[in-house]
Amino acid sequence: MFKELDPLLHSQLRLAVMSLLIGAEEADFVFLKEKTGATAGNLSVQIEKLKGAGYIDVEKTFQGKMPRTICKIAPKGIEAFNEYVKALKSYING
Amino acid sequence: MFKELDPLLHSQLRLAVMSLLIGAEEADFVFLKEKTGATAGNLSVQIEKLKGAGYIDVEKTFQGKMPRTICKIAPKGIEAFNEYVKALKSYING
DNA sequence: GTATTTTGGTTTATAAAATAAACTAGTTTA
DNA sequence: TAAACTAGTTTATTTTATAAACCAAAATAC
Repeated sequence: MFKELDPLLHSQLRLAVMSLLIGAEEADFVFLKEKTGATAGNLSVQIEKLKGAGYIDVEKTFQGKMPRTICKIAPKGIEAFNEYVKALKSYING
Repeated sequence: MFKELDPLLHSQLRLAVMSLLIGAEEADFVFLKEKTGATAGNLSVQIEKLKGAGYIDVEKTFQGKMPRTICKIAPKGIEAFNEYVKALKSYING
């Protein structure tokens, strides 16, 4: 009847981050912050969770002297996202 | 970019209840409990929230001697559900 | 008849999550 | 060299979801 909704993706901010990363393949912290409108603290926490689940890869680098955190979608993340979308459909179509 | 996801609907159990009520126009507590697999306590709380928001109407009746709680979708609930689905699409399609 | 289980819930307590506020460390600008 | 800004992290608070405990009535078993 109803499929389980992956709780890691069933969160507005994490879903937005995943959506951006699926589309972009690479995005930094500042970009994600601007596009999602999230606060830095909230974004930091949610990125950490997605990373912990293996849904994204996070690389901390420097751009000149400034720190730069780059996020990329991981294969496991793509899979989870697709599953999530499929599960959602069990709620919103018939 | 990303639309707000109505927090009242962005919950697995409440979404399942709404989905059932949209399809059925009327369902009782026991039916909703069976279809969603929720515990009675959780379902009771979530029904109360949907009712409080005006998304559903709840009528407590008796069937013979046994209590029976009947839920129906309200116009405001249909609207909110459609909005929610539209908002979701901003996350899952490009 | 009276004790036990079942039905149909509600209320209360606990665990987990989201979010914001406060903080850190370094950088640039004035 | 002080003030303000960048790019975050950590910690605390609020909200939510969920489960566990409870309640009242009815049905069943003894």
